[in-house]
Amino acid sequence: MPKTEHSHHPAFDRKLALILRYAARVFSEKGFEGASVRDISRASGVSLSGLYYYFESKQKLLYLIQLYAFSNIVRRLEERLAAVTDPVVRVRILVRNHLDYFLHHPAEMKVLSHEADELEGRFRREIAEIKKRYYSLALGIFEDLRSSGAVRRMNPRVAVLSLFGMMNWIYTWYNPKVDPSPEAIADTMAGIFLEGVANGHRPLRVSNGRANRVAHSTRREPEFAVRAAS
Amino acid sequence: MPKTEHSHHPAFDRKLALILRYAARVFSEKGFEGASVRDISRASGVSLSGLYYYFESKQKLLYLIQLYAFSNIVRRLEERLAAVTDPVVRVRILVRNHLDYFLHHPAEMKVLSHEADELEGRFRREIAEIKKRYYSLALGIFEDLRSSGAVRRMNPRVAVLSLFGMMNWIYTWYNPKVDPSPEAIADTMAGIFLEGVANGHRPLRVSNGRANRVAHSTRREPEFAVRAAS
DNA sequence: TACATTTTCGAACGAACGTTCGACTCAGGC
DNA sequence: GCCTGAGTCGAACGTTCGTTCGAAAATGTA
Repeated sequence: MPKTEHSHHPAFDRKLALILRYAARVFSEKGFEGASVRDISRASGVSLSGLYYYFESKQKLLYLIQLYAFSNIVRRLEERLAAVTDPVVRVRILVRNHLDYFLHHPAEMKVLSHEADELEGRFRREIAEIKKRYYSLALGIFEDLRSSGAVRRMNPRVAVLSLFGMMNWIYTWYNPKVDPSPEAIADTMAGIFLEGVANGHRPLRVSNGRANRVAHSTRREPEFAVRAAS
Repeated sequence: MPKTEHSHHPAFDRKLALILRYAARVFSEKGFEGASVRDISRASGVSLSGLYYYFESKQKLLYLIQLYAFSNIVRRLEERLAAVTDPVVRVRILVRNHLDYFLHHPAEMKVLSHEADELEGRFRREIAEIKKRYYSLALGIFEDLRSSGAVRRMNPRVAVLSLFGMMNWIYTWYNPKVDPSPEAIADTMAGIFLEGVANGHRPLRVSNGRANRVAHSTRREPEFAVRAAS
């Protein structure tokens, strides 16, 4: 019984993950509507009808790609935030985590950013829920930053969505041959955002030192290692 | 002789402009690939084959939408910049102009931001050229700002593209029922960017617009004189 | 009126689309 | 040897796609 939700042989899951990687690449190159299942067949080497043994529709394929990518980003972020309370550092971790994943998974990044509106029905609702959780997490961090007295008067929704705009738009221009490293870009964007929302009453480039000794240095957090996909 | 490049009866141009508006709306709702010419036929009330009297291909339709929208944005910007030399004010004008057009033309905004990669061949090259001119203009303003000594060390490409990210990503979240006015959002984003790139050695909060030194005769040839739609 | 030009559209074209179906191969367990 | 289920695929289904074409309608000109 294939195509059910859980409990396949490991070989099944492994091949599905392989297909998802090829599909993400095809979707990122031709767009979800512009890419055909035949394109994915050609790219993955699996026959057209053979693909449907692993997923039941093109929509589900997109759903799975977005689900896995989003889940990875949110899970990693929550892990990295667990030990940090300083809102300034938490913002830096958010930006770093986001761009770290994006720039090391360019195909998934583009599918997440560019094909966010293609899902329908249940698939759409589930992805929207994860996305909202992610946004709320970021908004909470920003509100903490504001509570600490370091942010000037501004609409928090506009501020946080501006930050996401900076980070997500990168799929349209990032070129590893020309642009700085993911870490450097993350530092630049986090700097623009943090200084950009600051009220100038206290320095924001340094942790404001609450009951929190983690990551007292603003510059080099321990390197965020990226594991292989899946 | 229809469908040639120039010199039609005014009625032809008027109806083409009408079709372009309906097409922009359809493209913004279903995406370029996801929308069919039959959808545009239904939305505009013109028969399927009747549409092809006004444009020769679906690609050309997208090209015309992007060309007119981009030309308008760049032309308006150059007009508004002509009398201003202060780099800080010039940045504010850039942001205001961009968001002003975007938020008052939501369909065209989404087509510009989301369907930038769908054109091919000559169409693609021509739009890319306008876009590059727009980006270079923004980069020039940023370099002026930097020359004035107000910007801290950072990669100018990353900075300017971060600003465009803030502005362009808005098509994914802007809701006129919930969000502030276009002008307020523009001020917030310009503020985040200007404070965000500042080095803190001098105040960047400058009175808006007027009472500015004029000069700097950057003459503008009206090569992109496109009629204002809407 | 009669003619020429501009504008419209129904019908159809071939191509490509997502998906299905039944037959096939190939293991591993009896 | 035979059975079962997982995995694979060629062929085809019905639908929709962008585009074309010739003829009809509408409009302008004398």
